[in-house]
Amino acid sequence: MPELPEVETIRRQLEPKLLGATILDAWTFGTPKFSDALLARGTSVTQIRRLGKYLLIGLAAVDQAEPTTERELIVHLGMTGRLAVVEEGAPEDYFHKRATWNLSGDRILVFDDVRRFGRIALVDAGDYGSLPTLSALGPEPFDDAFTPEHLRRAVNGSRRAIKTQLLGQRVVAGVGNIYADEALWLAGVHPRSHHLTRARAEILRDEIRNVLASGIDDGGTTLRNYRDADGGSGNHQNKLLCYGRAGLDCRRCGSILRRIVVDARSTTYCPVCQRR
DNA sequence: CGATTTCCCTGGCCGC
DNA sequence: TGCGGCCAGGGAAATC
Repeated sequence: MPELPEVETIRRQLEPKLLGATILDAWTFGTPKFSDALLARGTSVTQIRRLGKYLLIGLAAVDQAEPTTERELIVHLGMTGRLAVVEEGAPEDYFHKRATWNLSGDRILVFDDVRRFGRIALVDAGDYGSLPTLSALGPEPFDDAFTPEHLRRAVNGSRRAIKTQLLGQRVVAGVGNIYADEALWLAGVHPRSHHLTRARAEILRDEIRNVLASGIDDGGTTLRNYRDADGGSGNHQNKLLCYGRAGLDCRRCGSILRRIVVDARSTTYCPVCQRR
């Protein structure tokens, strides 16, 4: 379940390996969700950045004198997606490959995704019309645009539960189920709340930033499938305070954490610390 | 037209 | 041991 910290961890690991590499050839598993991978043939990588949970790999045609990013290879990892650069001929460690790109230097970029919730798209740079969530993506959590007032207006202006809003990617980019539960617990906000005071909005904004920054520092959260681009595990699973702890004691007040379903997502919260 | 529901996927786990 | 049932859940399509 790669969320912003997991995707950012992978981005940082891939960046030095991919920058300047030429994509000589490509292969995909035969479904339309991944077939765009083939369109990256004959390009070189000019940049690799992240927006929310999306990785955007800038590509330039290799025959250009001055490489300028003109297309973007977009990869979303879905639930179980993994990306890694491996040496050609190295022992095979990936059992659910959905796309591979042969790189200069006898290396291969592998996209592996057991459950196929991931997605690959190749677009003209900046043209995200075929990806509605990316098109409408909210501010990056660490950007100045992600203000308490922005958060408060979005939440108070809708009847949807605040957790649903956080997962929707339009209010803020990159938050998924794990970090949403953590941030709401840290801020003392009920996941079904749909109202924030100014003061509470500031606390929640800060806690969203705190928990995502902590997740990045820890190299992500590995619960089931997540692995970084070197095949390693994250460390944040050892620091979770709320997510997945239903039935256990609240670290703050000792009450028993409860599990409910919000927006078809399993949700853990403290009935005492997080009042409506 | 915005909000809500359904569907896509497979591995791991549980109970019988 | 085998197997049915269930759960994990982000995003896009379908439907309300």
